Amino acid sequence: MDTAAEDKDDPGDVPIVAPASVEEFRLRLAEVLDDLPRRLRQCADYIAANTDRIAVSTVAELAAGADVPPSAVMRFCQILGFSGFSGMQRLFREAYTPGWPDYATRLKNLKSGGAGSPSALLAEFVEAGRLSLEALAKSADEAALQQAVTILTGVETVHLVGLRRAFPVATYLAYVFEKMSVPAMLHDEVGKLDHRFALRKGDALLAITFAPYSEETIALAQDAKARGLPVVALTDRMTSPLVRFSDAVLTVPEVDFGAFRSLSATIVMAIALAVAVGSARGG
Amino acid sequence: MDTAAEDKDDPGDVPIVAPASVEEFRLRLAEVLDDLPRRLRQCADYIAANTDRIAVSTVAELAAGADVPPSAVMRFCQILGFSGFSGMQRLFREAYTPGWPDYATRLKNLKSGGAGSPSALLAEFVEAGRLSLEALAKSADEAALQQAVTILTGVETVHLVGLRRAFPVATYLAYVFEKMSVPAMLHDEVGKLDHRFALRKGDALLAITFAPYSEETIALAQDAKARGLPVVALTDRMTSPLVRFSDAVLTVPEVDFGAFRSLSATIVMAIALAVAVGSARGG
DNA sequence: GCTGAAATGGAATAAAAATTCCAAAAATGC
DNA sequence: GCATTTTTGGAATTTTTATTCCATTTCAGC
Repeated sequence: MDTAAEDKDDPGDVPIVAPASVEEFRLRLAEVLDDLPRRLRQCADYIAANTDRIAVSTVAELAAGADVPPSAVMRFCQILGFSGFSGMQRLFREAYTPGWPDYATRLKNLKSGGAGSPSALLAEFVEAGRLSLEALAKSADEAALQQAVTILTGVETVHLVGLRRAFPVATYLAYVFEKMSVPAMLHDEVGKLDHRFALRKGDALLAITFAPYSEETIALAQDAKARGLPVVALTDRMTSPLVRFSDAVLTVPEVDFGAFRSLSATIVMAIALAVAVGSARGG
Repeated sequence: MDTAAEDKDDPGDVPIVAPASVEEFRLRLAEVLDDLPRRLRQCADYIAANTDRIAVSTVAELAAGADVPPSAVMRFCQILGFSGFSGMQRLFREAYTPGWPDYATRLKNLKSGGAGSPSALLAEFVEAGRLSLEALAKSADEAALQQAVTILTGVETVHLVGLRRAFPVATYLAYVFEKMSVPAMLHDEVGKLDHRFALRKGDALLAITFAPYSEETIALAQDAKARGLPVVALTDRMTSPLVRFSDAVLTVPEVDFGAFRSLSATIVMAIALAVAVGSARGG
């Protein structure tokens, strides 16, 4: 008598666990769809057709779209196993951007807790690199990349500038361009020699810099722009000072940690760009 | 007198109309960016780097991400011309189309640009980089890493050598060591100057080379070894010619794509080593 | 170093949204 | 057609979230 099941509609007390992924959500939806009363059916139909709006809508908006009262939407969410609308929405918001936030915290802890063993440190940087690469894949701007390739393909000499943290990237590009027989010149500031006049009509500049941005790099980009030469920027965000002097901007999301940045994603973007240009030029 | 402009910073009562598209938003952002106080600048940077999360976040979440109080985010929205956060969010919710939620589909999508297209190349290199990092995590030799750290921690100056493909790695190490106040010298062969005598008793050499191995690098390692100085090798396999001259050998499994090597894993190993050494030396 | 202006953080408030609940309306079985 | 159950709509409530306001702090000019 303890289960007290006198209601025939609650046999064995089914737990009803909420879907934990978009895939599970779709399955559960298909499952319940057939035996749903009229208004709930409307919800299901509308939601199925507009799954991607769940993350950015309110109950009221969804309800209006499905032409049902808000409470119907609430009931619908609960039938699917969620505690309410918020629970369902969370699923879709998280599916859109998982991971990132608590990673920054982890690195912070690692730093404050005094650096652990070298291999623990390696594991952290591997993880950071992996995340950076995933983020790069997700956020890469195909159009900008294509434009950068087009620009660099149509010019005589590609001038490369990148200092401090960006210097390894610039040298790497110089190496790859050389291997692919693309005329390239690395502006390395050795001896503080100013090679700005090496940039001639028909050339282009590929400038690389990350926060805190190198003045010399920005100045060179500005100079090139002023003289009407095309500039391609490889930088960390759209707020970079390089943006205003550039004809194509490639941004690379890199997980960083004070002075340390793994550069994994940047290097990958660089080689992709260089090889694309090399191929396009028939190297 | 109706304009009542007695404040010199509000000449003519600029209306400040809210951006009506994501593009306008970016422009306005770039416009105000330069003269923004510290906290608001933080907001701008974080928001610029995470525009895609605006649609699915609350003020509190964004504030936490940018590491500012919620009121700073509110002020930021208003400076951009919106009436508040909700106004700004509306813009991004309307423009919201869930891009490529998971990594696998996004890669597929990048590749669909056709073989040889820039985005397809990027996808390939991202994939190669990720595989390299996974392999690195699995194959890392803890003992060798610990030994390398110990060696480099107990010496005066760390000498770095790496040419051609390895040069970016060497320059990157030079940068990180400098940031951590570890005395380091980069042997760059500029002007074919031979700096071998800069290696003095109490120093160590960190040599980096991959197949086909650079003769100059090997020669320098051999020389150091002959003079009794400790040598740490960062190379691709245990059959590297560097191995016989080294006291600690770090191998990095790098996955090639075509004729090109992305260096992702190598860069990660380098930074882990450098930071471990820097911390151990009390940097 | 002092003074006025700008910027900041956090608590207080307002607004909006989610969620519950219940009375009325359909639907179902007899 | 009547009684019982299910479904429904909307109003009331609670929770969350945005927004404002003001007392401190920080900064800039003198």
